[in-house]
Amino acid sequence: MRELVRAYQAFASYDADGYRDSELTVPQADVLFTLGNTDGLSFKEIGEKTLITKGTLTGVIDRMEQKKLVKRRVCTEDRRITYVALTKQGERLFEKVFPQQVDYIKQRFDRLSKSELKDIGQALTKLHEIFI
Amino acid sequence: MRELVRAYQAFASYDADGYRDSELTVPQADVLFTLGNTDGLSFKEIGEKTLITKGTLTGVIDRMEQKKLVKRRVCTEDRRITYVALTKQGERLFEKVFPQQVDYIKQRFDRLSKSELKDIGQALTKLHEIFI
DNA sequence: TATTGTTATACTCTATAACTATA
DNA sequence: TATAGTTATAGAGTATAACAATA
Repeated sequence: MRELVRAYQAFASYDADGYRDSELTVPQADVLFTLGNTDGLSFKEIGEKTLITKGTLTGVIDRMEQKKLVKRRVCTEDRRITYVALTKQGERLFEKVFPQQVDYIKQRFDRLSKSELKDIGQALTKLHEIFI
Repeated sequence: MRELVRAYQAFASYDADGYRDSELTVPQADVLFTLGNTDGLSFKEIGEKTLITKGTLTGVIDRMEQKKLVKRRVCTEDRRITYVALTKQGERLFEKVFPQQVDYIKQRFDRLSKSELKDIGQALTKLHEIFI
C-alpha cells in the first residue's frame, strides 16, 4: 500500500512535469488524453474514465471549450446526452503532447528489462482488479 | 503506464472512500497519516513526503490547526524551522482512522496470495525507483 | 420516475512569486 | 547569501445538492 502510493506519487510527479509547458492542468490533460483518438465521448463516459464527478467536469470542459480545445455536441437520438470531442486545435495539441509524453515516460520504462516490464504489467493488472 | 494510472485511480478512489466520513480532505488525510507515529515533522519534511508545496501546505496546516488536529512548534535551535505535530485530538483521530483504513485496504489485498503480494511489492519498488 | 448534464454554493487546493525572519 | 515558512493573488478543482430537460 505504501509502495503503491510512493510509486504512483513518483510517477505522477514525473508525468505532470512532462506536460507542464502545455498550459494544461492535470484534469485537463487527463480529459485531453481520454478524448484523443475517439470521435467524442459523453460527459458520463469521460467522468467514468477520469473519475471526475459531473459537476466538476462541467467546469473543466467549460474551460477547455474556452481554450477552443473541445466542443460540445448534443446527441440527436437522446437529447439528454452531450458529447464532447476535440476540436482541430485540441487534436493538434493532443498529437503534439501525447507522443512527447509517451516518449518522456518511455525513457524511464526503458531502464527496465522486458521481463521486468511484463511482471510490472501483471502486478498492476492484479492491483487494478482488486480495487475495482 | 495506462495500467499504472488505472490501478492507482482504482486504489485512490477506494482509499478515499475509506476516510470519507472523517471530515478530512485528501491532502489533510495525507498529512495526518504522515504525522502519525512521529513526534512532529517540519514543514519541509511534510512537504517532501506528501508532495504538497510549501505555500499550499501552510493553508492545509492552518485548516488542520483550526480543527485542533495539529499544533505548530518553532524549533528552538533554528528558529526558521517550524515543526508540526498531532495534538491529542489529532492522535485520537489518527488512531481511529488509520487502522480502519489499513483494515479496509487489507480486505482487498487479502484477495491475493502471498506470492502475488510479494511480486506486486517488488514491481512497485522498481516503478518507484525509475521515476525518482 | 430515472437519467444527463447544468447551476449554485462554499470551500479547498494549486501554482507562482514576493516577502519576512532567521541563519 | 541561502533557507524556512508566510502571505498574496488568481485561478482551478472538489463535494454536495438542487435543478431543468429529456426519456
